[in-house]
Amino acid sequence: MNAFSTAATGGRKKRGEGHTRREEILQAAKELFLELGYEATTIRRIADRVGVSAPALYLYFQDKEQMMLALCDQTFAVLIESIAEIENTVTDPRERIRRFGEAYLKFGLAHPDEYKLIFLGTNIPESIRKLGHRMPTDDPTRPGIGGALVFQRLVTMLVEAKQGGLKLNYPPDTCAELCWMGIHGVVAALILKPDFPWSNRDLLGTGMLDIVLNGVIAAA
Amino acid sequence: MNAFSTAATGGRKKRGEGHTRREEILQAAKELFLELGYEATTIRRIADRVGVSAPALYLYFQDKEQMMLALCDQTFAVLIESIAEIENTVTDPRERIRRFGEAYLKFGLAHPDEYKLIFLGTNIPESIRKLGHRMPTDDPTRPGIGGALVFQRLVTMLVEAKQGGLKLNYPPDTCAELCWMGIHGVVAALILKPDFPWSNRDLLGTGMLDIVLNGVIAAA
DNA sequence: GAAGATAACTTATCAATGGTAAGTTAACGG
DNA sequence: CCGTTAACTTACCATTGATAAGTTATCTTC
Repeated sequence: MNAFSTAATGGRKKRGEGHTRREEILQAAKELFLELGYEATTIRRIADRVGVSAPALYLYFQDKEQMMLALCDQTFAVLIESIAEIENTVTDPRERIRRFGEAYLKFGLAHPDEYKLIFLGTNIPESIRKLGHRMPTDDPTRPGIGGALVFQRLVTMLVEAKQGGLKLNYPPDTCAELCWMGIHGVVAALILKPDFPWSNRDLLGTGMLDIVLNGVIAAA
Repeated sequence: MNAFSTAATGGRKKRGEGHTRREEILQAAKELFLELGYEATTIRRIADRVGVSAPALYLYFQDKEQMMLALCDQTFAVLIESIAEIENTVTDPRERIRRFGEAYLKFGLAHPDEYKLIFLGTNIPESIRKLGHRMPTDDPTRPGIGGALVFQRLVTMLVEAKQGGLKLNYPPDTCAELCWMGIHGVVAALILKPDFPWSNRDLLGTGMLDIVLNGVIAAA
């Protein structure tokens, strides 16, 4: 532990305690990814913050990418949980979808970096870029599956809405895709262009929710 | 010119002919950016294809980024032109906006890499990431301004639509932002997740256009 | 047509990156 | 005490974007 390392955690771990080192690495990586972004966060920087040598990280992660994947899963679990709560407490199908959109918006704006990496990554490794649309039949224990799970919930909501008697203007999966694309468009824009003088951020969120709901669900 | 270099262009340029080398570099860079993406395209690869040494590129461009900027401008000029044609030939305001959206969609899907770099870049240098939302008052000769110019046209269309008597559900700039976000959401999704089993790509485009137009312009 | 000036280049080199190979140290079980 | 092995380190590699400094060919001027 030297005085210049932000979170150095002392010397060598005892036998069997390697997993605590792994968590220290994840914590440091998370901080740095959020501070600097994926590319600017180097293996050496993470290692410095943890207080170990750079190659030590490879004892716990296959590569830099796997660190990010583990972190994304942690974060998306929060969103998945809040969606589950909506499903358990809100019965009206239209209101469910709206609440989903609100939760999604809130999540995206609260976790812009994880959102970027899962849903907006363009110059990051292929295996990360594909996470957002991985099929729900994929192994759910595989890291980075969160994005696809979230989308799958929306599809289910639309299917159930139709079964519940709502009239949809498009097939349920198309409706889900359109809803997601609209909301995603708002999140993506606000995240990617934070300095743009948006007319009214709140109105963009609620407005888009109104627009896609009205566009997808036929008037009663 | 050696037989292994795809587009090597012979020896040293004569005095005053440096600009032709610059164009050769741009051409090679364009090919490689499209083949490999921004990150995977290295200075050395570009130089190899042109048939010069790597540092020679720095005679014509400040850095790798400036090459991409020059290319983005070239491409966006095509979209700007097609929008200008719509403005000149389509008078009905609602139809204008729809045609704008169609042109925008078509452009995005036809030039996914340029689109990614201007509107979706996340791990590319800051100066590129900001291009999409640069203010229209910025110097339009500055490289990479295309994205902002396009958006500005949409705002103008909405303002004129309101002046023309159409009733808008939100302020014109908010309407423009919502329209753009919806369409952008479709383009971004189709570009970023090309392998996802989208229900119906054409329907997503036309559907989103219907949805945002209906959502933004009040029924007659 | 020789002499400079300089545009157009090259070679050599830099620090930083992600990642690997191979060795070292410390903790535990017997 | 001793061997095994988890937990690490040092040394290194190829590749990256970029720079410094030198070289060569072409044009202008006398």
